[in-house]
Amino acid sequence: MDGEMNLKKLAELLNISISTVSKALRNSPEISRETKKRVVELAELHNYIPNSFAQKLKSNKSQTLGIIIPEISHQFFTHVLEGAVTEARLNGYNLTICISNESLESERNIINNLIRNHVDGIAISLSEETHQKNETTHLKTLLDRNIPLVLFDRITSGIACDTISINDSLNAELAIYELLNNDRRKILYLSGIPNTSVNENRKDGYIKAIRSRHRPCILEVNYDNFDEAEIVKFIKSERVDAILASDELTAIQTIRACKIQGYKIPDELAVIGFSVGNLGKHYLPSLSAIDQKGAEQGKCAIKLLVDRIEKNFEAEPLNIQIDTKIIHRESTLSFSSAKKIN
Amino acid sequence: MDGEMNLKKLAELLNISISTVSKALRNSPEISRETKKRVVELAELHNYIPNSFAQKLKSNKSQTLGIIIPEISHQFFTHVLEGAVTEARLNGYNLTICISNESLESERNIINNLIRNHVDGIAISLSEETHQKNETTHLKTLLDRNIPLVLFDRITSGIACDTISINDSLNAELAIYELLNNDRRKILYLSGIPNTSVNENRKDGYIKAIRSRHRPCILEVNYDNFDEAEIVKFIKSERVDAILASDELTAIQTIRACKIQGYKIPDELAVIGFSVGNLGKHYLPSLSAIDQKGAEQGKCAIKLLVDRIEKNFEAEPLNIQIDTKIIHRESTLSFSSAKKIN
DNA sequence: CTGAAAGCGCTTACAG
DNA sequence: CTGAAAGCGCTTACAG
Repeated sequence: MDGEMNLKKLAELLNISISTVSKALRNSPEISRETKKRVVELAELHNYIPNSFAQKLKSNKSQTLGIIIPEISHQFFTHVLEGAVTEARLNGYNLTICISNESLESERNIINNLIRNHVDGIAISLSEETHQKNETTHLKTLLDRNIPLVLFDRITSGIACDTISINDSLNAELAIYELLNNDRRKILYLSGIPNTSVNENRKDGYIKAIRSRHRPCILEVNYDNFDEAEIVKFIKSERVDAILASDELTAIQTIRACKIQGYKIPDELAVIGFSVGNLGKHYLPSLSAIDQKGAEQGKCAIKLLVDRIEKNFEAEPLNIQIDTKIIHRESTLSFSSAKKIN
Repeated sequence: MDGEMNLKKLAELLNISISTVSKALRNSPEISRETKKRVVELAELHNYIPNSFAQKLKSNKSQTLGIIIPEISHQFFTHVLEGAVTEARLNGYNLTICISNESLESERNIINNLIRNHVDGIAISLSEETHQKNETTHLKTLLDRNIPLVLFDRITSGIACDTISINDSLNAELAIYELLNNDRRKILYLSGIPNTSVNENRKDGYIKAIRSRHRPCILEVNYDNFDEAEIVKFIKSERVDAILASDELTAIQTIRACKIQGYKIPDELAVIGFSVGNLGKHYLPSLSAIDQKGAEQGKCAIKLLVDRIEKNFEAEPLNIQIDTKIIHRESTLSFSSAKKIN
């Protein structure tokens, strides 16, 4: 007997009906112990695996969730995936991982594909391009189809769905207060991720804190290409003595460039960055950083989806903010609250 | 009209047959221009998306490949994914990304799930547990079912399928010769990834090179918990003056620990690690490293699968080794061939 | 150019 | 306890 094994072939081999085989394999109470045994044994012998397309066509349920991240090279997003994968499995769902590469078109294609595959829900962190163009129609399609949608980290208020984030603005603010209280006078906000909601929020927090103490705002955006020489020159000329960086890589690249130019860190220049990854953790000096709670965001996103699917389909959108804090490490070590590196 | 749109409903609305609608949407030459136009317009109006389960049930083709990585926190594997995602799209395949978390059982479940979903081929880098237990029956299942299988990076010879890797042994050897030629006398091989094929190969290359010059082998394995104090003590007591590390994290953690103890790097201690990621790239000193060619491995794995599927189903297994080289950076900067940091 | 019909492999309400 | 039949939404060989 060649080709894939299926219920029909099993039924023929056993001389019973397809219905009985199907029920036996699903351990239905209708079927006799005896028959079940025969069926299961033959199925195992032939390594029978049910055709999921047929099953899903019948049930019209995929028991699958989709998660879309804008890129995979930031460790934050791998943390998100770890949390999401685990939580999905715990809840008995498959998880389809997709990467938009910061492209709106790609985001659209992925969403269409997920719809085509009847995912039960989608979690997404928006691409830069989507933010920039402030586009949401591809997301609204999901709501029209009653497919639960959760935005995480890079979110937008342009659509009525659940969101998950940390309080970027507040945490930026708190970071600045710490730096100010440590007598830092000229604090730079350095951004490596323009065109994202999180960057705007972090910048807002920075500005709020700086203004509240009547200090000068110093903002600098470095787009895709980090220019060491330029940044150091800027830091020197502005007599910057502390930096809040929008992301880990920008923070580390800046520390590196400054160290090479002889800056003592944190003595002459204190640095705090957003996001805790290996880069900052293992640097010398290790980077004080605001934990973006990647795993928690991923976990929470999946949990919310499952909740919508299984319970509160119609409830009001939730906007969840995950608690976080600054991890004090060596790049602000002179500070009172500095702790042992971890 | 509520619920999902489908061919039947479209046909009713248009007062034509389901067959005609189906053919019109697939742009069949059988159908008149006029009819096609009507059908397509109505379909778009209703945001009709065909049910892929039904399509796949008919065709029994998923046009989907699966890729299984053991973990997502090593940047090497995210590079693999980037290459694989791009190559899959180029070839018109979907790609299902799965993470085994170094667990054999998880690997088994993932493979069963992929079979159930009729993937056309699978690329996998084996989990530590799979290596340790030297288990291959779950892989053989795939061959039994004529599902193309490609192993990459963490491979095994225990199964007759295509493999992709870099020449770990040779590259370790070359790294050691460079260190020896630079007058390093006591070279340590430090491993943070026991129980993998790549570690064995790297160690073999190390041993071969060391022995060929009649030097003493110094091997040290640090399992999951890197113990700074212990490693530094070991390096001191053995008067180690160069290190080949099995992976980037181990290399960086060691550099960090030694720097804190006052070691001048590379003058007193030269370090080369396997794998090029952000960690090594942005460190001070930046890490000289052997490029594992993640993106190329991912790309090549997908290409091989597509080839098998579309052409050489029956050809002999291929064992491809991707060319690579040492990227010279600051942690071996005194070397002749040292180049500007990149 | 259009349509009726069979069939992909499953599940399940219903009959016996 | 077992089985015949309908149906999930599509595609396609065949008839007209």
